[in-house]
Amino acid sequence: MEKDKYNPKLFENKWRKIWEDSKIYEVPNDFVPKNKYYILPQLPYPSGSGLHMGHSEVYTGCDILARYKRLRKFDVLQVIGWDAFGLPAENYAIKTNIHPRKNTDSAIDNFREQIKSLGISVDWSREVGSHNPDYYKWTQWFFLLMYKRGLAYRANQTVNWCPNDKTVLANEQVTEKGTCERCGATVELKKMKQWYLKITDYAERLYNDLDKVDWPAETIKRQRDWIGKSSGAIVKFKVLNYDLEVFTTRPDTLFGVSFLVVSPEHEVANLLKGHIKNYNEVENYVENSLKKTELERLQQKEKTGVLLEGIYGIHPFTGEQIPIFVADYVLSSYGTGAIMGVPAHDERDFEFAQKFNLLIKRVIDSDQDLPFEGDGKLVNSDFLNGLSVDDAKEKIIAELEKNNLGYAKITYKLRDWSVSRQRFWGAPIPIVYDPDGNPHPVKDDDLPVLLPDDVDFMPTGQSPLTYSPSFQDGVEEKYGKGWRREVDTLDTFMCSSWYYFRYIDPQNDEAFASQENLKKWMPVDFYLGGPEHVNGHLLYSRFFTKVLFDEGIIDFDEPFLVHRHQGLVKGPDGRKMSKRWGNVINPTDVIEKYGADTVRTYLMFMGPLEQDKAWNDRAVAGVHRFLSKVWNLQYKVSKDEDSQQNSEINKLIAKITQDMENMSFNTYCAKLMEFSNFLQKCQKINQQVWEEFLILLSPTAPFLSEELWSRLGYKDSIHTQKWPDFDNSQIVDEVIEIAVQINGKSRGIVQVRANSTQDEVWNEVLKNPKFQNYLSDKPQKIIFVPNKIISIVV
RNA sequence: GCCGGAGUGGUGGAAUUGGUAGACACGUCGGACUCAAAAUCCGAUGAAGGUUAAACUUCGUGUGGGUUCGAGUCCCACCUCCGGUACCA
Repeated sequence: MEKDKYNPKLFENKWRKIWEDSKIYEVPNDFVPKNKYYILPQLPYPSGSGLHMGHSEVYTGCDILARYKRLRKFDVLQVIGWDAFGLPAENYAIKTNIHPRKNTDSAIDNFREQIKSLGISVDWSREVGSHNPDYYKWTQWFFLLMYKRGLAYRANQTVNWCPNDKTVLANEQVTEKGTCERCGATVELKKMKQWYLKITDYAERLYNDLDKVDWPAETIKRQRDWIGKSSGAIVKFKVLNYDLEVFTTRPDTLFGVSFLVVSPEHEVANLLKGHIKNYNEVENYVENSLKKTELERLQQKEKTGVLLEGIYGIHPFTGEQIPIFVADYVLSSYGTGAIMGVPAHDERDFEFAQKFNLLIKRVIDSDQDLPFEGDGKLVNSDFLNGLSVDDAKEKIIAELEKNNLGYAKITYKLRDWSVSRQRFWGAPIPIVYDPDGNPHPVKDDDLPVLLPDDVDFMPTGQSPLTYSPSFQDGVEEKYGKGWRREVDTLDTFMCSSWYYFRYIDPQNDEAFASQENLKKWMPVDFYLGGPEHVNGHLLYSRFFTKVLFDEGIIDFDEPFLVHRHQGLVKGPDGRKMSKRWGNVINPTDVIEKYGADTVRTYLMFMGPLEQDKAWNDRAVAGVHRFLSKVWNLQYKVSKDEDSQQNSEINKLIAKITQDMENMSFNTYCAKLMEFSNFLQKCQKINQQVWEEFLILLSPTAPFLSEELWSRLGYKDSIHTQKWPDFDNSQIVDEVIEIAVQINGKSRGIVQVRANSTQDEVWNEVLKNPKFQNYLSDKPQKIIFVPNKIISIVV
């Protein structure tokens, strides 16, 4: 054979086509897996700028695992699709006046081509796009399922409004600075009639069931913080005939209450306005507060508020009259929108009490300054005196419940999910209104409610569908005179909350997926995605899954068993890749220069999958050099047996198998390099060793390994072979090195037979003159770890 | 402020969970090939000291202490950086 050089261009496209034509990565819809392994890379948004390095990292990571699991004879399902609805496509359409479907479809074509060129082994027959009617039919179906189960409702509530994108945003889409996650404009508050999903009904289960999944601990914690579970109590304070309910996590401090505060939105002031002497002043304050944006409220450092003169809350146990304030540091959206002020044991109440000169009464004994929020013995608290905080909580709740003055209560920070969007490029909400304006679900045969094409999608603040000439066609015939369709579209997070179910049965037009197929493949065994989705997509997906479980459609209630995050691939300058910094590395350019195998292997080699890492052009070249060396090794392959090579490859199999199971792909690559350095030094390479090495290499370098495999004369693909088992008996290590420590310091090594006894090693140490200097005294103690170390204390 | 995570050569990163710290790679230096350069190949490469050269010695995983025959790994205190979150009662 003539010795040619490694040139991936000569064979990568060839193999790509052969794999596609022979459908080796496809799984027929009726296939029944015995040993299923469902791998899910996160659903990409097909942006116009094409695949970036982050995508490449996700798909390569999943693909290495997929190829490994296939070689281990798992029935692997690996899939891809498109999160195709959404604002960027619509904004681009507005700019260019070209229909978003057109941009989106060409972006998808581009993505598909790029993913294929990376050699990602997905089953393309299962590709889905959320903007296709046969997909969003089922997004709408899910909405109706929620509606039927009482989980979708319409409410006139204050919503986050982006004045730039002219749409409502979910809480999850508003940054902590109070700006729009997409465009950065300052979000305004606006009252609108919106559709909501009652995710709060599932707060407790969403919180607890995180115990069931194998996710990064940090991710679980972040999601739990977002759900924000607090245990406490509702306490009722009588105000004339009105029961003012407050929520507190510290009912034990009830005897330290010196004031009550209600939020500006609270009903009590309005209900009892006849009794409030300074109602004008109160009304003024409330109006002013409501005018402020949430951001402005948060930014004000000083606490403000107004006393409701003339009314009092009656303390449930002491009967004292407690002053009531309205103040905007109390949020209407949490708890009951009213609190009891215990300035001695709460920092915020303390600040408020100081400003308004209110009584500060210590009820927890401690030598620390007030406000004191720690544990201690209760004092000045009647029947609670002497108890610890925890015991006092228990006791007071029992007393409250016994006397009907309050009750134990768990509260969550999680809010219901607002899903209405006043935009065009999304799935229409499948609701029709009767002439009185009451909502009704569309009839089953009305699905999908198609997104019309005749829309002027320029933003006006009204939903673009309002102006479609055809959107309301046929509605009156179907539902009756005066009936109209809902013109808002669904948040795109609804599309991505269930997509992993669709891959299972992508062509089904009777259901989003058949029960049979759901049983066969779900839940997802491995999900790789970004940490930015923790409090959005991941939470919503878990919610959807639990609703399906409650509906009896599936028999599991967590969609993603194992979940990991990929780290950020940063630019060579260490900054996040961005046009702004001019540090963007385009995967296609690197594939063009070095081939896909180099890009894949480099992305894995640069560091642990979950860690952020910076691109390094020189290191990429190093990976390419490694693959070239592997290429050249093929010319040394021979039939000659070699026991050392046998031994080494078996050690390699053992180590690499571990790395694969731990998803430690960087060390997997390093060990392949190490072994190729070893082969480099051999005169000849035993063919069986070479074949096993190629199989070990194939997950990260599918093209190169396939080409070299075929050059051995094989007609079937390397990717359908079996991962080699390691054979301990083949590992012959006649001589190994044992570290010698004397008085805790490493003083060198001795070479001994593997599995030597302590005496054998000790003799070897005594023979070596090098150690004699340190061993003039008699050893007091010898610690021996077989095959590792001998430690001598003199 | 609170809650997480992490600090290892010039750089990215390894260390079977307590057993020779720095695997693998980049960079750098030296050599081979070449008229020359690139590419490629071979060798060296934690720091300081030491010797003609070696041997060798000391220090070394953010800082300070501790446990242990032995600590990057375990314990205590602190520093720095990065994330998350923030009037959630």
